[in-house]
Amino acid sequence: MAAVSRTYVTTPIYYVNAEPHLGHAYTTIIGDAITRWSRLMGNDTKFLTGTDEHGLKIQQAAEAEGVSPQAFVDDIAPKFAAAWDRLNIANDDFIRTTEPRHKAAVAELLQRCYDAGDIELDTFAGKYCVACEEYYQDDELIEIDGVADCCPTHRKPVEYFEEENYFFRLSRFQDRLLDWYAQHPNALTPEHRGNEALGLIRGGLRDFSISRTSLEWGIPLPWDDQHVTYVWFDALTNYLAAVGFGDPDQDYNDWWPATHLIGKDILRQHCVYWPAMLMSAGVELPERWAIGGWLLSGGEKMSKTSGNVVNPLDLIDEIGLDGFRYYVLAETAYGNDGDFTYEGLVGKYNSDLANNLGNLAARVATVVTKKCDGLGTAPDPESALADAARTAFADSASFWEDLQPSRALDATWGLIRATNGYLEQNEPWKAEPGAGVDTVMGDALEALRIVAILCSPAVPDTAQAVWERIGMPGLVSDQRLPDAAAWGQYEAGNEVVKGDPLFPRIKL
RNA sequence: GGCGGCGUAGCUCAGUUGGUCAGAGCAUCCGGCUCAUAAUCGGAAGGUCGUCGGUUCAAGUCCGACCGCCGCUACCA
Repeated sequence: MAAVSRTYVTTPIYYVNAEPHLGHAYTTIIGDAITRWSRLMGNDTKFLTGTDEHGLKIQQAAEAEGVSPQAFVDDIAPKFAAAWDRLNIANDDFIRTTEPRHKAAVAELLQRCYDAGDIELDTFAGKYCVACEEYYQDDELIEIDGVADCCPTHRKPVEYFEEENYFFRLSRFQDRLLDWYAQHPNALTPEHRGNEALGLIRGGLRDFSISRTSLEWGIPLPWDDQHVTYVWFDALTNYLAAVGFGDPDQDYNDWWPATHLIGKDILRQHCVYWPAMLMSAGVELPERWAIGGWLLSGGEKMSKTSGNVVNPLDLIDEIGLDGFRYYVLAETAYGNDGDFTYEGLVGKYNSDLANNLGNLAARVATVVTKKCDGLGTAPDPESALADAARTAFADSASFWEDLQPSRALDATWGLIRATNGYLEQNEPWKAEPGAGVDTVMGDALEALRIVAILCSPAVPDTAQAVWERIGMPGLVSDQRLPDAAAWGQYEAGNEVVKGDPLFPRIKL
Protein backbone atom coordinates (compact mmCIF):
# COMPACT_ATOMS: atom_id res chain seq x y z
CA MET A 1 0.00 0.00 0.00
CA ALA A 2 1.30 3.39 -0.97
CA ALA A 3 1.46 6.11 1.61
CA VAL A 4 -0.96 8.13 -0.42
CA SER A 5 -4.40 6.66 -0.57
CA ARG A 6 -6.60 6.69 -3.59
CA THR A 7 -10.12 7.95 -3.49
CA TYR A 8 -12.58 7.46 -6.29
CA VAL A 9 -15.92 9.19 -5.84
CA THR A 10 -18.89 9.01 -8.16
CA THR A 11 -22.23 10.72 -8.49
CA PRO A 12 -25.13 9.02 -10.19
CA ILE A 13 -25.17 9.66 -13.88
CA TYR A 14 -28.04 11.90 -14.75
CA TYR A 15 -30.70 10.98 -17.24
CA VAL A 16 -30.71 13.49 -20.04
CA ASN A 17 -34.44 13.68 -20.52
CA ALA A 18 -34.41 16.86 -18.49
CA GLU A 19 -32.05 19.71 -17.88
CA PRO A 20 -29.99 19.97 -14.70
CA HIS A 21 -32.01 20.88 -11.63
CA LEU A 22 -31.38 21.45 -7.96
CA GLY A 23 -31.47 17.76 -7.13
CA HIS A 24 -28.68 17.03 -9.54
CA ALA A 25 -26.74 20.00 -8.24
CA TYR A 26 -27.18 18.89 -4.63
CA THR A 27 -25.50 15.53 -5.07
CA THR A 28 -22.87 16.89 -7.40
CA ILE A 29 -21.83 19.71 -5.08
CA ILE A 30 -21.52 17.30 -2.18
CA GLY A 31 -19.33 15.03 -4.27
CA ASP A 32 -17.25 17.98 -5.31
CA ALA A 33 -16.72 19.18 -1.76
CA ILE A 34 -15.86 15.73 -0.50
CA THR A 35 -13.29 15.20 -3.20
CA ARG A 36 -11.82 18.64 -2.70
CA TRP A 37 -11.32 17.78 0.94
CA SER A 38 -9.76 14.49 -0.04
CA ARG A 39 -7.29 16.29 -2.29
CA LEU A 40 -6.43 18.67 0.54
CA MET A 41 -5.63 15.63 2.63
CA GLY A 42 -3.12 14.64 0.02
CA ASN A 43 -5.02 11.72 -1.47
CA ASP A 44 -4.99 10.87 -5.14
CA THR A 45 -8.56 11.61 -5.93
CA LYS A 46 -10.81 11.06 -8.89
CA PHE A 47 -14.28 12.52 -9.02
CA LEU A 48 -16.65 11.26 -11.68
CA THR A 49 -20.02 12.43 -12.88
CA GLY A 50 -21.77 12.02 -16.19
CA THR A 51 -24.94 11.38 -18.11
CA ASP A 52 -27.20 8.41 -18.77
CA GLU A 53 -28.25 8.61 -22.39
CA HIS A 54 -29.93 5.39 -23.50
CA GLY A 55 -33.43 4.07 -23.19
CA LEU A 56 -36.84 4.32 -24.67
CA LYS A 57 -37.65 7.72 -23.28
CA ILE A 58 -34.70 9.23 -25.03
CA GLN A 59 -35.53 7.39 -28.21
CA GLN A 60 -39.06 8.74 -28.11
CA ALA A 61 -38.08 12.24 -27.16
CA ALA A 62 -35.68 12.31 -30.08
CA GLU A 63 -38.37 11.07 -32.45
CA ALA A 64 -40.72 13.74 -31.20
CA GLU A 65 -38.19 16.37 -32.10
CA GLY A 66 -37.40 14.71 -35.35
CA VAL A 67 -33.76 14.18 -34.58
CA SER A 68 -31.66 11.11 -34.06
CA PRO A 69 -31.22 9.91 -30.47
CA GLN A 70 -27.53 10.67 -30.73
CA ALA A 71 -28.19 14.21 -31.85
CA PHE A 72 -30.70 14.59 -29.05
CA VAL A 73 -28.31 13.52 -26.31
CA ASP A 74 -25.46 15.43 -27.88
CA ASP A 75 -27.54 18.51 -27.35
CA ILE A 76 -28.42 17.94 -23.71
CA ALA A 77 -25.36 16.27 -22.21
CA PRO A 78 -23.20 19.39 -22.63
CA LYS A 79 -25.75 21.33 -20.61
CA PHE A 80 -24.89 19.19 -17.63
CA ALA A 81 -21.20 19.70 -18.18
CA ALA A 82 -21.77 23.43 -18.49
CA ALA A 83 -23.88 23.55 -15.35
CA TRP A 84 -21.16 21.82 -13.34
CA ASP A 85 -18.73 24.30 -14.73
CA ARG A 86 -20.82 27.16 -13.44
CA LEU A 87 -21.08 25.50 -10.06
CA ASN A 88 -17.30 25.18 -9.88
CA ILE A 89 -17.44 21.41 -9.86
CA ALA A 90 -13.94 20.01 -10.16
CA ASN A 91 -14.82 16.66 -11.65
CA ASP A 92 -11.91 14.79 -13.14
CA ASP A 93 -13.98 13.03 -15.71
CA PHE A 94 -17.39 13.23 -17.27
CA ILE A 95 -18.72 10.02 -18.69
CA ARG A 96 -21.50 9.58 -21.19
CA THR A 97 -23.09 6.20 -21.68
CA THR A 98 -22.94 6.68 -25.42
CA GLU A 99 -19.15 6.73 -25.41
CA PRO A 100 -17.20 3.79 -26.81
CA ARG A 101 -15.38 3.22 -23.53
CA HIS A 102 -18.69 2.82 -21.77
CA LYS A 103 -20.06 0.43 -24.37
CA ALA A 104 -16.92 -1.65 -24.06
CA ALA A 105 -17.27 -1.80 -20.29
CA VAL A 106 -20.93 -2.79 -20.47
CA ALA A 107 -20.12 -5.55 -22.95
CA GLU A 108 -17.35 -6.79 -20.70
CA LEU A 109 -19.50 -6.85 -17.58
CA LEU A 110 -22.40 -8.52 -19.35
CA GLN A 111 -20.14 -11.15 -20.84
CA ARG A 112 -18.59 -11.93 -17.49
CA CYS A 113 -21.95 -12.38 -15.82
CA TYR A 114 -23.18 -14.43 -18.76
CA ASP A 115 -20.12 -16.64 -18.59
CA ALA A 116 -20.67 -17.05 -14.89
CA GLY A 117 -24.11 -18.43 -15.68
CA ASP A 118 -25.99 -15.66 -13.92
CA ILE A 119 -27.70 -14.33 -17.03
CA GLU A 120 -30.27 -16.57 -18.65
CA LEU A 121 -32.98 -16.27 -21.27
CA ASP A 122 -36.54 -16.35 -20.03
CA THR A 123 -39.95 -15.09 -20.95
CA PHE A 124 -41.29 -11.94 -19.52
CA ALA A 125 -44.90 -10.96 -19.84
CA GLY A 126 -46.77 -8.11 -18.33
CA LYS A 127 -48.49 -4.84 -18.66
CA TYR A 128 -46.14 -2.17 -19.76
CA CYS A 129 -46.29 1.60 -19.70
CA VAL A 130 -44.22 2.96 -22.52
CA ALA A 131 -43.87 6.35 -20.88
CA CYS A 132 -42.55 4.82 -17.68
CA GLU A 133 -40.52 2.21 -19.51
CA GLU A 134 -41.85 -0.11 -16.89
CA TYR A 135 -43.98 -3.13 -16.32
CA TYR A 136 -46.75 -2.92 -13.78
CA GLN A 137 -48.48 -5.42 -11.57
CA ASP A 138 -52.25 -5.57 -11.85
CA ASP A 139 -52.81 -4.06 -8.45
CA GLU A 140 -50.66 -1.09 -9.30
CA LEU A 141 -52.79 -0.07 -12.24
CA ILE A 142 -55.74 2.22 -11.92
CA GLU A 143 -58.97 2.81 -13.74
CA ILE A 144 -59.52 6.19 -15.33
CA ASP A 145 -62.84 7.22 -16.80
CA GLY A 146 -63.86 3.62 -17.13
CA VAL A 147 -60.66 2.65 -18.84
CA ALA A 148 -58.97 -0.13 -16.93
CA ASP A 149 -55.28 -0.75 -16.54
CA CYS A 150 -53.96 2.74 -16.69
CA CYS A 151 -50.52 3.73 -15.56
CA PRO A 152 -50.81 5.55 -12.21
CA THR A 153 -48.13 8.00 -13.19
CA HIS A 154 -49.03 8.81 -16.75
CA ARG A 155 -52.74 8.03 -16.47
CA LYS A 156 -52.78 6.32 -19.81
CA PRO A 157 -53.60 2.71 -20.66
CA VAL A 158 -50.71 0.31 -20.49
CA GLU A 159 -49.99 -2.27 -23.15
CA TYR A 160 -49.71 -6.02 -22.77
CA PHE A 161 -46.25 -7.12 -23.72
CA GLU A 162 -44.69 -10.51 -23.85
CA GLU A 163 -41.10 -10.88 -24.79
CA GLU A 164 -38.03 -12.92 -24.40
CA ASN A 165 -35.71 -11.28 -21.97
CA TYR A 166 -32.43 -12.14 -20.48
CA PHE A 167 -32.62 -12.18 -16.72
CA PHE A 168 -29.99 -11.60 -14.15
CA ARG A 169 -30.33 -14.20 -11.43
CA LEU A 170 -30.31 -11.80 -8.55
CA SER A 171 -32.14 -14.36 -6.42
CA ARG A 172 -28.94 -16.35 -6.10
CA PHE A 173 -27.13 -13.56 -4.31
CA GLN A 174 -29.11 -12.97 -1.16
CA ASP A 175 -26.83 -14.82 1.22
CA ARG A 176 -23.66 -13.64 -0.42
CA LEU A 177 -24.78 -10.03 -0.20
CA LEU A 178 -25.78 -10.34 3.43
CA ASP A 179 -22.48 -11.99 4.25
CA TRP A 180 -20.56 -9.31 2.47
CA TYR A 181 -22.36 -6.48 4.19
CA ALA A 182 -21.91 -8.22 7.52
CA GLN A 183 -18.20 -8.22 6.90
CA HIS A 184 -18.21 -4.57 5.77
CA PRO A 185 -20.36 -2.87 8.38
CA ASN A 186 -19.24 0.61 7.43
CA ALA A 187 -19.90 0.27 3.72
CA LEU A 188 -23.32 1.86 3.90
CA THR A 189 -23.71 5.33 5.30
CA PRO A 190 -25.61 6.84 6.97
CA GLU A 191 -26.59 3.87 9.04
CA HIS A 192 -30.33 4.19 8.83
CA ARG A 193 -30.19 4.19 5.06
CA GLY A 194 -27.94 1.17 5.17
CA ASN A 195 -30.54 -0.63 7.23
CA GLU A 196 -33.06 -0.03 4.50
CA ALA A 197 -30.77 -1.71 2.01
CA LEU A 198 -30.23 -4.70 4.26
CA GLY A 199 -33.95 -4.90 4.79
CA LEU A 200 -34.50 -5.08 1.07
CA ILE A 201 -32.06 -7.95 0.76
CA ARG A 202 -33.49 -9.84 3.71
CA GLY A 203 -36.91 -9.44 2.20
CA GLY A 204 -35.91 -11.69 -0.67
CA LEU A 205 -34.54 -10.98 -4.09
CA ARG A 206 -36.17 -11.55 -7.44
CA ASP A 207 -34.41 -11.93 -10.74
CA PHE A 208 -34.63 -8.90 -12.95
CA SER A 209 -34.63 -8.63 -16.68
CA ILE A 210 -31.74 -6.91 -18.28
CA SER A 211 -32.58 -6.81 -21.96
CA ARG A 212 -35.21 -5.78 -24.44
CA THR A 213 -35.81 -6.74 -28.02
CA SER A 214 -38.22 -3.90 -28.53
CA LEU A 215 -35.68 -1.23 -27.87
CA GLU A 216 -33.17 0.09 -30.33
CA TRP A 217 -31.43 2.90 -28.49
CA GLY A 218 -29.03 1.00 -26.29
CA ILE A 219 -26.11 -1.36 -26.15
CA PRO A 220 -26.54 -4.79 -27.76
CA LEU A 221 -25.78 -7.89 -25.74
CA PRO A 222 -22.41 -9.21 -26.83
CA TRP A 223 -23.71 -12.75 -27.38
CA ASP A 224 -27.12 -11.88 -28.83
CA ASP A 225 -27.46 -8.73 -30.86
CA GLN A 226 -31.22 -9.10 -31.05
CA HIS A 227 -31.27 -7.81 -27.49
CA VAL A 228 -30.35 -4.42 -26.21
CA THR A 229 -29.32 -4.12 -22.61
CA TYR A 230 -31.74 -2.37 -20.43
CA VAL A 231 -31.31 0.24 -17.76
CA TRP A 232 -29.15 -1.07 -14.96
CA PHE A 233 -26.46 -3.04 -16.69
CA ASP A 234 -26.04 -0.01 -18.86
CA ALA A 235 -26.23 2.81 -16.32
CA LEU A 236 -24.41 1.35 -13.33
CA THR A 237 -21.47 0.17 -15.37
CA ASN A 238 -20.40 3.75 -16.00
CA TYR A 239 -18.58 3.67 -12.69
CA LEU A 240 -16.29 0.95 -14.00
CA ALA A 241 -16.09 2.28 -17.52
CA ALA A 242 -14.62 5.56 -16.39
CA VAL A 243 -11.63 3.84 -14.84
CA GLY A 244 -10.90 1.65 -17.82
CA PHE A 245 -12.88 -1.53 -17.21
CA GLY A 246 -13.18 -3.33 -20.51
CA ASP A 247 -10.10 -1.67 -21.91
CA PRO A 248 -7.22 -4.14 -22.20
CA ASP A 249 -4.73 -1.30 -21.98
CA GLN A 250 -5.95 -0.06 -18.62
CA ASP A 251 -6.16 -1.49 -15.13
CA TYR A 252 -9.41 -0.37 -13.58
CA ASN A 253 -8.07 -1.41 -10.20
CA ASP A 254 -5.85 1.64 -10.31
CA TRP A 255 -8.91 3.48 -9.09
CA TRP A 256 -11.51 0.90 -8.26
CA PRO A 257 -13.27 0.39 -5.85
CA ALA A 258 -15.38 3.52 -5.68
CA THR A 259 -17.29 5.53 -3.15
CA HIS A 260 -20.75 5.98 -4.61
CA LEU A 261 -22.85 9.00 -3.78
CA ILE A 262 -26.45 8.13 -4.49
CA GLY A 263 -29.93 9.31 -3.71
CA LYS A 264 -32.25 7.29 -1.56
CA ASP A 265 -34.42 6.67 -4.60
CA ILE A 266 -31.84 4.46 -6.26
CA LEU A 267 -30.74 2.59 -3.18
CA ARG A 268 -32.01 -0.79 -4.35
CA GLN A 269 -30.21 -0.61 -7.63
CA HIS A 270 -26.95 0.56 -6.16
CA CYS A 271 -26.84 -1.40 -2.93
CA VAL A 272 -28.47 -4.63 -4.07
CA TYR A 273 -28.31 -5.06 -7.84
CA TRP A 274 -24.92 -3.52 -8.38
CA PRO A 275 -22.92 -5.49 -5.82
CA ALA A 276 -24.57 -8.70 -7.01
CA MET A 277 -23.64 -7.89 -10.59
CA LEU A 278 -20.08 -7.24 -9.51
CA MET A 279 -19.90 -10.44 -7.52
CA SER A 280 -21.08 -12.37 -10.52
CA ALA A 281 -18.49 -10.70 -12.71
CA GLY A 282 -15.70 -11.23 -10.24
CA VAL A 283 -15.17 -7.54 -9.65
CA GLU A 284 -14.40 -6.15 -6.25
CA LEU A 285 -17.35 -4.46 -4.59
CA PRO A 286 -17.51 -0.71 -3.98
CA GLU A 287 -15.77 0.66 -0.97
CA ARG A 288 -18.64 2.69 0.25
CA TRP A 289 -22.10 3.95 -0.54
CA ALA A 290 -23.23 7.31 0.74
CA ILE A 291 -26.98 7.55 0.54
CA GLY A 292 -28.42 11.02 0.49
CA GLY A 293 -31.95 12.24 0.93
CA TRP A 294 -33.94 14.59 -1.21
CA LEU A 295 -33.52 18.29 -1.28
CA LEU A 296 -37.14 19.30 -1.07
CA SER A 297 -38.48 22.65 -2.09
CA GLY A 298 -40.74 24.32 0.41
CA GLY A 299 -41.31 20.97 2.07
CA GLU A 300 -42.37 19.19 -1.07
CA LYS A 301 -40.65 17.20 -3.68
CA MET A 302 -39.80 19.41 -6.58
CA SER A 303 -42.01 18.93 -9.58
CA LYS A 304 -43.13 20.91 -12.52
CA THR A 305 -46.76 20.56 -11.55
CA SER A 306 -46.12 21.98 -8.08
CA GLY A 307 -44.35 24.90 -9.62
CA ASN A 308 -41.68 24.71 -6.98
CA VAL A 309 -38.79 23.74 -9.20
CA VAL A 310 -35.65 25.62 -8.35
CA ASN A 311 -33.07 26.27 -10.99
CA PRO A 312 -29.65 26.28 -9.35
CA LEU A 313 -28.18 28.61 -11.93
CA ASP A 314 -30.77 31.27 -11.16
CA LEU A 315 -29.79 31.13 -7.50
CA ILE A 316 -26.18 31.76 -8.33
CA ASP A 317 -27.15 35.01 -9.92
CA GLU A 318 -28.94 36.10 -6.78
CA ILE A 319 -26.73 34.92 -4.00
CA GLY A 320 -23.44 34.08 -5.60
CA LEU A 321 -21.83 30.80 -6.40
CA ASP A 322 -20.29 30.20 -2.99
CA GLY A 323 -23.39 31.36 -1.19
CA PHE A 324 -25.32 28.68 -2.98
CA ARG A 325 -22.68 26.00 -2.51
CA TYR A 326 -22.40 26.79 1.18
CA TYR A 327 -26.12 26.59 1.70
CA VAL A 328 -26.42 23.27 -0.03
CA LEU A 329 -23.58 21.80 1.99
CA ALA A 330 -24.20 23.38 5.38
CA GLU A 331 -27.95 23.50 5.73
CA THR A 332 -28.79 19.84 5.47
CA ALA A 333 -27.50 16.82 7.33
CA TYR A 334 -26.42 14.44 4.61
CA GLY A 335 -28.65 11.40 4.49
CA ASN A 336 -31.75 13.24 5.60
CA ASP A 337 -34.10 15.12 3.41
CA GLY A 338 -33.33 18.79 3.27
CA ASP A 339 -35.74 21.56 2.63
CA PHE A 340 -34.77 24.31 0.29
CA THR A 341 -36.32 27.66 1.05
CA TYR A 342 -35.30 31.08 -0.08
CA GLU A 343 -35.56 32.34 3.50
CA GLY A 344 -33.27 29.59 4.67
CA LEU A 345 -30.81 30.33 1.93
CA VAL A 346 -30.63 34.02 2.79
CA GLY A 347 -30.57 33.35 6.53
CA LYS A 348 -27.65 30.97 6.28
CA TYR A 349 -25.87 33.32 3.94
CA ASN A 350 -26.26 36.32 6.20
CA SER A 351 -25.40 34.64 9.47
CA ASP A 352 -22.55 32.38 8.45
CA LEU A 353 -21.04 34.01 5.38
CA ALA A 354 -21.72 37.72 5.73
CA ASN A 355 -21.75 38.17 9.51
CA ASN A 356 -19.14 35.61 10.46
CA LEU A 357 -16.65 34.80 7.74
CA GLY A 358 -16.98 37.90 5.59
CA ASN A 359 -17.14 40.31 8.46
CA LEU A 360 -14.24 38.69 10.25
CA ALA A 361 -12.06 39.07 7.19
CA ALA A 362 -13.11 42.71 6.90
CA ARG A 363 -12.52 43.70 10.51
CA VAL A 364 -9.15 41.98 10.63
CA ALA A 365 -8.03 43.72 7.47
CA THR A 366 -9.13 47.09 8.79
CA VAL A 367 -7.31 46.77 12.09
CA VAL A 368 -4.17 45.52 10.39
CA THR A 369 -4.35 48.50 8.09
CA LYS A 370 -4.78 50.95 10.93
CA LYS A 371 -2.54 49.46 13.55
CA CYS A 372 0.04 47.42 11.67
CA ASP A 373 0.73 49.52 8.59
CA GLY A 374 -1.20 47.07 6.46
CA LEU A 375 1.36 44.36 6.91
CA GLY A 376 0.54 41.04 8.48
CA THR A 377 2.12 40.18 11.80
CA ALA A 378 3.25 36.93 13.35
CA PRO A 379 0.98 34.85 15.56
CA ASP A 380 1.80 33.75 19.07
CA PRO A 381 2.82 30.09 19.01
CA GLU A 382 1.07 29.70 22.35
CA SER A 383 -2.02 31.64 21.37
CA ALA A 384 -5.30 30.81 23.00
CA LEU A 385 -6.64 30.45 19.49
CA ALA A 386 -4.26 27.62 18.67
CA ASP A 387 -6.41 25.20 20.57
CA ALA A 388 -9.54 26.28 18.74
CA ALA A 389 -7.70 25.80 15.47
CA ARG A 390 -6.62 22.31 16.39
CA THR A 391 -10.14 21.39 17.37
CA ALA A 392 -11.60 22.92 14.23
CA PHE A 393 -9.30 20.94 12.02
CA ALA A 394 -9.65 17.66 13.86
CA ASP A 395 -13.43 17.86 13.96
CA SER A 396 -13.75 19.06 10.39
CA ALA A 397 -11.53 16.25 9.16
CA SER A 398 -13.51 13.69 11.05
CA PHE A 399 -16.82 14.90 9.67
CA TRP A 400 -15.61 15.19 6.11
CA GLU A 401 -14.34 11.64 6.42
CA ASP A 402 -17.79 10.61 7.62
CA LEU A 403 -19.32 12.35 4.61
CA GLN A 404 -21.09 14.90 6.79
CA PRO A 405 -20.36 18.27 5.17
CA SER A 406 -22.83 20.17 7.32
CA ARG A 407 -21.10 19.11 10.50
CA ALA A 408 -17.66 19.58 9.05
CA LEU A 409 -18.49 23.16 8.16
CA ASP A 410 -19.99 23.79 11.57
CA ALA A 411 -16.70 22.62 13.07
CA THR A 412 -14.77 24.95 10.78
CA TRP A 413 -17.04 27.83 11.70
CA GLY A 414 -16.20 27.15 15.30
CA LEU A 415 -12.79 28.66 14.62
CA ILE A 416 -14.38 31.72 13.05
CA ARG A 417 -16.55 32.21 16.10
CA ALA A 418 -13.58 31.70 18.39
CA THR A 419 -11.59 34.30 16.47
CA ASN A 420 -14.36 36.87 16.71
CA GLY A 421 -14.49 36.25 20.43
CA TYR A 422 -10.74 36.48 20.75
CA LEU A 423 -10.69 39.86 19.07
CA GLU A 424 -13.44 41.04 21.38
CA GLN A 425 -11.47 39.98 24.42
CA ASN A 426 -8.29 41.71 23.32
CA GLU A 427 -9.75 44.79 21.67
CA PRO A 428 -6.71 45.52 19.52
CA TRP A 429 -8.48 48.55 18.03
CA LYS A 430 -8.22 50.27 21.41
CA ALA A 431 -4.52 49.69 21.87
CA GLU A 432 -1.61 51.67 20.59
CA PRO A 433 0.33 50.03 17.79
CA GLY A 434 3.03 47.75 19.09
CA ALA A 435 3.93 44.22 19.99
CA GLY A 436 0.66 43.56 21.80
CA VAL A 437 -1.52 44.49 18.86
CA ASP A 438 0.82 42.75 16.45
CA THR A 439 0.47 39.46 18.22
CA VAL A 440 -3.30 39.61 18.49
CA MET A 441 -3.63 40.44 14.83
CA GLY A 442 -1.10 37.78 13.92
CA ASP A 443 -3.27 35.28 15.74
CA ALA A 444 -6.35 36.45 13.85
CA LEU A 445 -4.54 36.30 10.53
CA GLU A 446 -3.29 32.84 11.31
CA ALA A 447 -6.81 31.74 12.18
CA LEU A 448 -8.04 33.19 8.90
CA ARG A 449 -5.30 31.33 7.06
CA ILE A 450 -6.46 28.05 8.55
CA VAL A 451 -10.12 28.89 8.02
CA ALA A 452 -9.41 29.58 4.37
CA ILE A 453 -7.95 26.13 3.96
CA LEU A 454 -10.65 24.35 5.89
CA CYS A 455 -13.53 26.04 4.12
CA SER A 456 -12.06 25.75 0.65
CA PRO A 457 -13.82 22.50 -0.29
CA ALA A 458 -17.16 24.20 0.24
CA VAL A 459 -16.45 27.73 -0.98
CA PRO A 460 -13.35 27.49 -3.16
CA ASP A 461 -13.47 30.97 -4.69
CA THR A 462 -14.03 32.63 -1.34
CA ALA A 463 -11.27 30.65 0.28
CA GLN A 464 -8.85 31.80 -2.39
CA ALA A 465 -10.00 35.39 -1.96
CA VAL A 466 -9.39 35.29 1.78
CA TRP A 467 -6.05 33.64 1.15
CA GLU A 468 -4.98 36.45 -1.12
CA ARG A 469 -6.34 39.22 1.07
CA ILE A 470 -4.20 38.12 3.97
CA GLY A 471 -1.23 38.08 1.66
CA MET A 472 -0.71 34.35 1.26
CA PRO A 473 0.98 33.33 -1.99
CA GLY A 474 -0.19 30.70 -4.43
CA LEU A 475 -3.35 28.65 -4.32
CA VAL A 476 -5.12 27.61 -1.17
CA SER A 477 -6.06 24.42 -2.99
CA ASP A 478 -2.38 23.51 -3.15
CA GLN A 479 -2.16 23.36 0.63
CA ARG A 480 -1.87 19.91 2.16
CA LEU A 481 -3.40 18.78 5.41
CA PRO A 482 -2.80 18.09 8.17
CA ASP A 483 0.48 20.02 8.02
CA ALA A 484 -1.07 23.18 6.64
CA ALA A 485 -3.46 23.38 9.57
CA ALA A 486 -0.70 23.39 12.17
CA TRP A 487 -0.71 26.59 14.18
CA GLY A 488 1.89 29.29 13.69
CA GLN A 489 2.70 29.34 9.99
CA TYR A 490 1.48 32.80 9.07
CA GLU A 491 4.49 34.99 8.38
CA ALA A 492 4.91 38.63 9.24
CA GLY A 493 5.21 41.09 6.39
CA ASN A 494 2.48 39.85 4.09
CA GLU A 495 0.47 42.62 2.57
CA VAL A 496 -3.07 42.57 3.88
CA VAL A 497 -5.83 44.15 1.84
CA LYS A 498 -9.42 44.72 2.81
CA GLY A 499 -11.25 44.68 -0.49
CA ASP A 500 -14.98 44.78 -1.02
CA PRO A 501 -17.19 42.75 1.29
CA LEU A 502 -16.88 39.09 0.41
CA PHE A 503 -20.55 38.54 1.12
CA PRO A 504 -22.68 41.67 1.17
CA ARG A 505 -25.61 41.18 3.47
CA ILE A 506 -28.84 40.41 1.70
CA LYS A 507 -32.08 41.91 2.92
CA LEU A 508 -35.03 39.59 2.81
C1' G B 1 -50.76 -5.22 4.69
C1' G B 2 -45.20 -6.06 5.00
C1' C B 3 -40.31 -3.95 5.87
C1' G B 4 -37.65 0.42 7.46
C1' G B 5 -37.03 5.27 9.47
C1' C B 6 -38.47 9.52 12.20
C1' G B 7 -40.97 12.36 16.43
C1' U B 8 -35.29 16.40 21.75
C1' A B 9 -35.84 24.23 22.99
C1' G B 10 -39.83 28.90 17.97
C1' C B 11 -36.58 26.79 13.60
C1' U B 12 -32.56 23.17 11.87
C1' C B 13 -30.49 19.51 14.38
C1' A B 14 -26.21 16.94 18.22
C1' G B 15 -26.81 13.54 21.83
C1' U B 16 -21.17 6.10 21.16
C1' U B 17 -22.12 0.86 24.52
C1' G B 18 -28.23 3.62 30.09
C1' G B 19 -25.40 7.18 35.29
C1' U B 20 -23.25 16.21 34.73
C1' C B 21 -27.40 14.34 28.51
C1' A B 22 -30.77 18.00 28.88
C1' G B 23 -26.97 20.48 24.36
C1' A B 24 -25.21 23.56 19.57
C1' G B 25 -26.35 27.00 15.64
C1' C B 26 -30.14 30.34 14.01
C1' A B 27 -34.27 33.37 15.74
C1' U B 28 -36.00 36.27 20.47
C1' C B 29 -34.94 39.47 24.88
C1' C B 30 -31.27 42.27 27.97
C1' G B 31 -26.47 44.30 28.36
C1' G B 32 -21.44 45.60 26.38
C1' C B 33 -18.48 47.30 22.33
C1' U B 34 -17.60 50.31 17.98
C1' C B 35 -12.17 47.54 14.46
C1' A B 36 -15.98 45.43 11.20
C1' U B 37 -20.91 44.21 6.08
C1' A B 38 -26.74 47.88 11.86
C1' A B 39 -21.69 43.19 11.84
C1' U B 40 -19.40 41.40 16.79
C1' C B 41 -19.01 39.89 22.22
C1' G B 42 -21.44 38.49 26.95
C1' G B 43 -25.83 37.07 29.46
C1' A B 44 -30.97 35.47 29.72
C1' A B 45 -35.08 32.97 28.35
C1' G B 46 -36.87 28.69 26.13
C1' G B 47 -37.85 21.58 26.10
C1' U B 48 -42.25 16.85 31.58
C1' C B 49 -36.46 14.66 25.22
C1' G B 50 -44.45 12.16 20.81
C1' U B 51 -47.96 9.36 24.63
C1' C B 52 -48.69 5.50 28.28
C1' G B 53 -46.61 1.53 30.76
C1' G B 54 -42.23 -1.70 32.00
C1' U B 55 -36.92 -3.15 33.24
C1' U B 56 -33.15 -0.71 36.52
C1' C B 57 -30.16 2.05 42.20
C1' A B 58 -30.32 5.09 37.44
C1' A B 59 -33.48 5.90 30.66
C1' G B 60 -34.06 10.85 25.07
C1' U B 61 -30.51 6.51 25.88
C1' C B 62 -33.20 -0.61 26.82
C1' C B 63 -38.35 -3.39 26.33
C1' G B 64 -43.81 -3.26 25.12
C1' A B 65 -48.15 -0.78 23.46
C1' C B 66 -50.16 3.43 21.28
C1' C B 67 -50.42 8.27 18.48
C1' G B 68 -48.46 11.20 14.47
C1' C B 69 -45.33 11.82 10.16
C1' C B 70 -42.36 9.67 6.13
C1' G B 71 -39.75 6.16 2.82
C1' C B 72 -39.62 1.53 0.27
C1' U B 73 -42.81 -2.56 -1.44
C1' A B 74 -39.24 -4.92 -6.87
C1' C B 75 -37.09 -4.02 -12.26
C1' C B 76 -38.55 5.13 -13.65
C1' A B 77 -32.09 9.78 -12.58
